[in-house]
Amino acid sequence: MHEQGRDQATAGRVAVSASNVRRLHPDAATCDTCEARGFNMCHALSADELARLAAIMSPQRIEAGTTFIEEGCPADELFNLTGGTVKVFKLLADGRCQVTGFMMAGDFLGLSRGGTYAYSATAITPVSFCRFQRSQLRCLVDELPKIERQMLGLAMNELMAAQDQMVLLGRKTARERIATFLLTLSVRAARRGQPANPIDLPMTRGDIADYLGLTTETVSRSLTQLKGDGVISLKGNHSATILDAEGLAAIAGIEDGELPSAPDHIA
Amino acid sequence: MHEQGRDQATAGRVAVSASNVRRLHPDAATCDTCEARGFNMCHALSADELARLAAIMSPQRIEAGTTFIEEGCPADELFNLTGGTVKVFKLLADGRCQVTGFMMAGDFLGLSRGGTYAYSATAITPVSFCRFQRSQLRCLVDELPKIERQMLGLAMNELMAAQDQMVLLGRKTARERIATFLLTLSVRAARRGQPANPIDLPMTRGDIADYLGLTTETVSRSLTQLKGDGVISLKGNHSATILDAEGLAAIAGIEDGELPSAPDHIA
DNA sequence: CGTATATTTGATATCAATCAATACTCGTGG
DNA sequence: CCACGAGTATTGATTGATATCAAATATACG
Repeated sequence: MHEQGRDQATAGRVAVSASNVRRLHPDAATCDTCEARGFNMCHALSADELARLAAIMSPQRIEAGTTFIEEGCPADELFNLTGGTVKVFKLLADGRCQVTGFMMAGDFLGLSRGGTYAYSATAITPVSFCRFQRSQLRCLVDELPKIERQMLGLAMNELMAAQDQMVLLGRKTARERIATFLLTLSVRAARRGQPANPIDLPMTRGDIADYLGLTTETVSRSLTQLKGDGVISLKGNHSATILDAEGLAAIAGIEDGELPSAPDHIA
Repeated sequence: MHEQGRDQATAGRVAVSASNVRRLHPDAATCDTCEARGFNMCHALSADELARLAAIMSPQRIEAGTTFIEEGCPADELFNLTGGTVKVFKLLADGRCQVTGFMMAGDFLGLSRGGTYAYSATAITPVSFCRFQRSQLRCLVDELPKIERQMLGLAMNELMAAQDQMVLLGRKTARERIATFLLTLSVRAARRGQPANPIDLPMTRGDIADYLGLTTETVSRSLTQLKGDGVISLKGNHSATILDAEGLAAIAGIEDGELPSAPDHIA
């Protein structure tokens, strides 16, 4: 599959061998696998505090296609992604699927309600993450309130993204949804220090459809239309290039500051 | 308007005169206006801590129709609702509106991005809330991590609601959306110690439409249809009674635990 | 009790879904 | 290196759910 090597690329500045990654480092003063990128739980902790976090953390990799969180199952573990892309989704009884987000390095997974996971999560590329026992993290958090602050920031970030997505799902046309999606992915990549263009699309058209509340066919038609309008070009199934960012933003119905940016600290 | 007196009812156990409410109580050991109901920022603080919170808090009431938060304006203040109902919404450039939530007592408002509010908020009934200066709350939070924990709980709660709403907006039919909406309001009322039936609908059909990604006409038709099916009855424009909860849940596509409940503490 | 506003109901239009082939990708194996 | 084939994506024809446009009622407040 085309995902080969993606995870390496995502790993960015921190070069860790696979064997290294699998081992636990209770004494490590920093959390290499977690610390590397962006908004992250380890951020802003002292060396000593990081060591305590590292002690309860277990790095791991999984291959593309693995569903590692299942909605409704006991939510004993939490995950902090360090590489790769995950689709987070909820299913209706008849199989209708809504993808609530594509998660990448720095994102946090494992939201639970009544002791069970609130959603399912499947790796769409090879994925690496730090795994925590919820019970252990809860203890540590009591002593290190900074972790809670960090998690509040992550939760607010996600909440704002969710609100933007509600606008998209409730009020935007198919064309606007696709334009918004491409711009958002591009900005997100840039924020994570990767090129904003071309845009990497690890997910299938069906995944995009399930995220945007459309069908595979409509996603395909809308992309083709945007290509015809000259605002994007497509290469293979998993790459898109923005040719006219301003035009794409106009189609997306985005004025200026609506693209993902960090929330302010207290709410 | 029919909203007269609603706020009194919502205020529940804590009877405070209007003049009382407008005054600041720096020495109060408890925060009467805030503490009363449900999931709330003041919850779980000691008397001393509550006093410190009360010192930076300013209770206030506003009348129905008042827009007290405007998307894009400087986000200097935060609000903790203590009574009434607020619609939170985002607008597209051409005027399309998406209501991202109806907020009630205990809910927290004021999410900001880059120093400006991420959404607008309008009172749809008379509303009472506690108002905080963001800068002051930020200072207090540094000393009282419990507040941050409380806010994390609120944020996770909202995040789960937002994810459920994404499923609704992306994948449910008009009929399913209305059924889900009614059940959710009913459960929310029950959780706040109010009767689950009949359901109070302070918002207009247009507000409901903007929340569910539909039009006023479709909301009306779907309600009429559910009434025809005998699962609900309607009285006036602002009250609905569930006649067949099981039938309504079946239409909503809800299996069991999908209705709003508290999140578990750590994610 | 009357009026402005909100809601319901009806007729038609439209965007996206569905049903149905066809073409392309990309990993595999010759 | 190229040909194969399973999965994926595109394209086409048609349907259908909901939006839109247009009255007719109902509500609720003065």
